[in-house]
Amino acid sequence: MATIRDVAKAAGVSVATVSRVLNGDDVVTSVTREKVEQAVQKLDYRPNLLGKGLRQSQTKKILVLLPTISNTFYTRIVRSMEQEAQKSGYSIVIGVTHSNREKELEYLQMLDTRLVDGAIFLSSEQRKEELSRIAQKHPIVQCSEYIPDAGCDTVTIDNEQAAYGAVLKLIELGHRRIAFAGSEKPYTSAVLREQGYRRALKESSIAVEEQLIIKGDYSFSSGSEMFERLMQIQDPPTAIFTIADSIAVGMLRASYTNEKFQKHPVAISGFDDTSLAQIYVPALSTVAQPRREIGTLAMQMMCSRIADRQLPVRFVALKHHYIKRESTFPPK
Amino acid sequence: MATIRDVAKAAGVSVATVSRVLNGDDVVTSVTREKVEQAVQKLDYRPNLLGKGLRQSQTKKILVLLPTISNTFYTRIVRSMEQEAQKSGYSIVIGVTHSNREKELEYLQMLDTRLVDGAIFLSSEQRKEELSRIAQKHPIVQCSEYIPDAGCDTVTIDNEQAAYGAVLKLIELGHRRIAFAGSEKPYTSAVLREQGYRRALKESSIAVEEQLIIKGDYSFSSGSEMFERLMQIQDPPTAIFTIADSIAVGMLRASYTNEKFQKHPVAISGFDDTSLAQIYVPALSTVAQPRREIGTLAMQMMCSRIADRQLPVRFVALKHHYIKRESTFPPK
DNA sequence: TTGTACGCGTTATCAC
DNA sequence: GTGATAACGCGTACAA
Repeated sequence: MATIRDVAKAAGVSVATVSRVLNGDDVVTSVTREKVEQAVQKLDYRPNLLGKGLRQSQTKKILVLLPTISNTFYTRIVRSMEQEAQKSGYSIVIGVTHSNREKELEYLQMLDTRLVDGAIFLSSEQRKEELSRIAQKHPIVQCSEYIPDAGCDTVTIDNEQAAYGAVLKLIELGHRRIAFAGSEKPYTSAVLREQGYRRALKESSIAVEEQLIIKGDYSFSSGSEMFERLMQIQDPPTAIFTIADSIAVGMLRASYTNEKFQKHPVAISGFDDTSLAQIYVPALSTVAQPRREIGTLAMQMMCSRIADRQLPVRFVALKHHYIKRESTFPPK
Repeated sequence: MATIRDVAKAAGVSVATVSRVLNGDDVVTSVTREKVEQAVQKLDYRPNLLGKGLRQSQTKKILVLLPTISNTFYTRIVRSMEQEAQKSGYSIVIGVTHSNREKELEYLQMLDTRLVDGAIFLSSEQRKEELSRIAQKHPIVQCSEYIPDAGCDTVTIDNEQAAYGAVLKLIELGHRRIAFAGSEKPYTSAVLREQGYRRALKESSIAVEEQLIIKGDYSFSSGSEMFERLMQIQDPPTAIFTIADSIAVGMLRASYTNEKFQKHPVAISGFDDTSLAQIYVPALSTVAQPRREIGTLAMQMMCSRIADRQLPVRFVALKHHYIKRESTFPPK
C-alpha cells in the first residue's frame, strides 16, 4: 500500500504538503493541491490510521459494548448512536461481551491500546470500583443498564417509576394477585423494577407475597420455567409483571403449550417494547424506552466527555411510556 | 499512560529488554525479567497497539460486518467466530452496515487504515467487481450470504437444495398450491431459494404460477403485507414457503389478525431457525443452518488466509437440515 | 544477555 | 506557501 511518502514523491512535493492537503489546510495553493490530489488518486492512497492515531492519540472510533446481539432492544439504540457519532466525525465498532466479565475487560483493552477513543456500555459485569477506575482513565458512558455511582456519565430511564406505572395498570384492570418475574443477577434495572413493583402494591394496599416474586435469566426458556413455577402455587396469580419482553414471551408460550391455562389466561406485562412485542400473539403490553433519544444522548455525552475530560459526571433519566396491547386484561 | 520507555527506566533496563520480556523472548535472564515485570505491574503499563501495529502491520483484530443486529440468526455465528478467533490470538469487532453500501465501504476503510487485519461479510451490498477488488488487497471471507465468484473465500449452505427440500415437505403433506415469498433485492440466497422452489414444483409436476411468487423485504410487516396480497388471489395458496423466519412470522401474525383465515389456516414454512421459530405460536417449521460450524469455518478461513495470501480461493457449502414444527400441516 | 539506533506512517513545529 | 525534521510507541537488526 502506498504511503504518504509515495504520494509526495509522485506529486513532487514534501510529505508535509501532502499532509496539509489531506487535512484541508488552506494555505496550500490550488496548483499544488491539484498535483497532490492527482497523486493520491493515482496511487489510491489511504492514510494509515495507525500512524495518524499514534501521532494524534486518537482514532475517532467509539467502542459500543453489548451483552448480546440477540436482543432487538439494542438495534435502534445502536443505530442512533451511529448517526450521532457521525456528526462529530466518529464511527462505532461493537464488541459483544456475552455478559462475561473477562470478555468485557478484553474489549476494554482497546482503550488502553488506543484502538478506540471511548467505550459505551449497554450493560456491564464490572464492579462499581473497577468501572470507576476505568472511567478515571478513559471516556466511559453507561447507556440504559447501569451501575450506580460508578463515576461515569449515564443515560437511562426511571426504572422504578416505569415498573410502578406498569404494575399500576394491572391493578387498575382489577388484578390483586400480581406476580413479579425478575432477574437472578442483581442488575440495577431489575432491582429498581422490583422496587417499583413493591411500591405499586403497597400504595394500593395489596400485601406483597414473597412467593409471587420469582427470578431467572432473560431467556425465553427461563420465562417459560418461571411461568410453570408460578402456576404451581396453590392460589396462582392472575397477572404477571415481567422485567423483559423475552421473559414475557416465554411465559405466553408456556401458557399456550399448557392447555390448562388456555381457558383462564393470565395477564402478562413485558418490558422494553422489542420487535417481538407487537408481532407476538397475543401482542404484548409493555414499557417502551425512548431508544432513539437514549442512543443519541449517550453518544453526545461521549463526544463531550472526550472533548473535556474535566466535565462533571452526568446522570440523565429519560421518559418512558407504557404501551397497552393484548396480553393484559381484567382477571377472569 | 506509561510507555515502554517509562517501564525501561523504572526497571533500569533498555526498551529492547522490556519489549523482549513483553513478547516472551526467552533470552532474557529471569532476574531482568522479574525486574521488568515488576515495573510493568507498578506502572500498570499496556503496550500501545497503534505503535505495535504500525511496526508489525497487524492489529490482531477481525472486522465482522453485519447487515443488522436485529436478526438473531447471527448470534451464534458471531459467537463461534469469536471462539475460533481467540485460538489464534485474534479478537473480533462488529460493524453494522444496515445494508447500506456507503456504510459498508466506511467500515472497510478500517482495512485500508490498518485498524483491522481482515473482514468477514455476513452479507454485502457491493458489486462483484468491487468486492473482488477489495479481496485482492485484503483478507475477505463471505459467510452465509454471499456474492458468487467474487474471488473470496466463502462458507455457506446449498440454498437451492435447502429450499427444494423444504418445498418438497409441503408437497408431501399434500399441498399443490404453494406460494413463494422472497426478497425484492436479488440476494444470492434468495435467488437460489427461488430456484429450489421452482425445481421442487416442476419435479412434482406442479405448474409454477407466477402470481404465487411474491417479493418484499425481510421485515415482519413485509411478511404481513405479502400474506394479505396472497390471500387476495382468487384461488389462494394452501401453503407458503418463505425465505426467512421473520417473513413467516409476519405472515402468521397477519393470519391471526384476520379472522377470515383462522378457520382455514395456511401452512407456512420459514428459513433460518431463529430463536423466534420455536417460541412463536404456532412454532415455525423451518430450515436450520449449522450456525456454529459456519462461524467457526469462516474464521478458520480468515486466519489461514491471513497466514497465506496466496492460498487458492475456497468455497464450502455446509449441511443444513429441516425442522418440522407446528406451522406446516396438510391442506384443510 | 543486553543496549543502541533505526524505521513503521503520520502530524506539527519550525525554518525558509 | 512550502520543506526538512522531530516526535508518537513499538520491535528488531546489529553491535557490544
